[in-house]
Amino acid sequence: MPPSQSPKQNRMLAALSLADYTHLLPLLELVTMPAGYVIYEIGLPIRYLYFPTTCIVTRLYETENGACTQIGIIGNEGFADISALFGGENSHARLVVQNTGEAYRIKASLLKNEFEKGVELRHLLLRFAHALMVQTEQIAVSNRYHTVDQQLACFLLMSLDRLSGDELHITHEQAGIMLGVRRESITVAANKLQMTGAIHCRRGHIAIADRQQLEASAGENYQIVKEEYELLQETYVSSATRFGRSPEKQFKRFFQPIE
Amino acid sequence: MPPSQSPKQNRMLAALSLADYTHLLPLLELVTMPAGYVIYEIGLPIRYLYFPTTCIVTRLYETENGACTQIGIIGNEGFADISALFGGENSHARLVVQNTGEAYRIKASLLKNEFEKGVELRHLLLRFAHALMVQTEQIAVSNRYHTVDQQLACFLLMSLDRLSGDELHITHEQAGIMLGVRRESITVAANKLQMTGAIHCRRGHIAIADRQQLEASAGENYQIVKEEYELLQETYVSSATRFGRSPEKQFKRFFQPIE
DNA sequence: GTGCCTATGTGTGTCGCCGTACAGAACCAC
DNA sequence: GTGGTTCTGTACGGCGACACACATAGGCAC
Repeated sequence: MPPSQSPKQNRMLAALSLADYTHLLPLLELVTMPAGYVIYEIGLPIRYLYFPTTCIVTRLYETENGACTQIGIIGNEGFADISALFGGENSHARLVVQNTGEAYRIKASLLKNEFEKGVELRHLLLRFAHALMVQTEQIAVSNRYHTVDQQLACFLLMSLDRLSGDELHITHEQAGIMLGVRRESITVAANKLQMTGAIHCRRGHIAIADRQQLEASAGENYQIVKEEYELLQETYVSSATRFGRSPEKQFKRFFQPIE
Repeated sequence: MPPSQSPKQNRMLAALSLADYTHLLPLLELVTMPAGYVIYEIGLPIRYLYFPTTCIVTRLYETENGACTQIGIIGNEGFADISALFGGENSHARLVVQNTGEAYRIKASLLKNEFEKGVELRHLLLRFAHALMVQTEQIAVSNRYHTVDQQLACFLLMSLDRLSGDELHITHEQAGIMLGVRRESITVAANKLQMTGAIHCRRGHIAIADRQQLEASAGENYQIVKEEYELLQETYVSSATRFGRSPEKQFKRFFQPIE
């Protein structure tokens, strides 16, 4: 359904001024992102940057012995990956598509150019970078103090905030890779959450049954990240209004706002 | 000794072009940073940004129940704190002086202004932000997979890379707060490291005895962060040379290069 | 329906760190 | 030197997660 396909499904692009948006539009290319697709590998050059619309991208770090852990998650509120604009040519992390969907991509060199010149675009990109940093920091804290139960709850909430619907297509095995724990630990944690009525599991699927309960299980960690993303959202809205567009039209039409 | 006091003891400031540096110079103010001094508190506004010369600043996150963990460390290779340039007015982390020393500070609004206008300064600041992100990500990985021994080794190396001399003035208690573990765990870990001959402990002091051994104890984590900071260093050097200054004069005169 | 593959559930022993408690040792002020 | 304070060393029970092993069950292909 072509009319529903628009770069404005990405909230950052939607927040751009009309001038910047129309300038960027011809440079964007719609791509399908199948789950499991590795968009950047550690040490390899970053050629394209991706603005997710309906997919979710996970930032993973892999240790020498092959163990993984998630260091961030990116949906239609941002883009992958900020490190291309800050630093070197090569990615220092592995970025994997967590949920099948679509994204608009742009050549890294082109966006880098726009980043240098466009004040407005730069503000949005940096504001997003900040939210991403907070997310990574919270993951660091979580890895130290929180139980697998709490981390799983947090992961589910963060993932589902970036998707329509309230069911996640993921196996315990895959969730284990994301959180850097064993499959069995996920099984046990998921059952605990299911006991409280927070979620409901099917083979290969995890669905939210009681969001409030799940948020309670996730603890403060999720709240902090969520607040940071709500601030980001406000920046997008104020950016859009500042440039004379109607935010409610923009958001109501294209997006499921977070929560 | 006034001649040794110079903003150029901060490597980022030293990497600026003469024009930018002389422009920034009158805005900078030398301040003494006593260990333990909290430069930003969570939720409070950021008024000044700090360019350390001889002190070390730690980025800490504190959970609801008062538990802490380090999410970054900043020495004379950068400044505190990047979040002021990216995001809101308030700090989302607590920044504490880990080692007594000096720093040059500048009003946040002034540097923000320079950040918008100055291409060169912006490049350096963003390059540093990238290195800091990598550091935070590595801490996240470390918190998941590494033992206290490894984390302590990594912490000592990162701290001493940012100081002259090879002894750190810190108690086990303080190190425990940084790593988010008990004091007793530090004691045990420090003794293990001492057994291998990597370090030597005195009451309130920890000294490197065998750097190579200590690096081996720290594992891949430290190597990755170190490589990232070496890239940052290269950026500084090439930035300085590009603007017609002699890097060796600059660095040999004022700094102890990393390692 | 049958068979097969994959996903999930459960159990046991081990390990690292925590919480708590307490003893000894280093250093400072006097 | 003496006393007091702070720092360091050691011990023990408990818990969460790991590694490994194996049983069961859901869903797809035929």
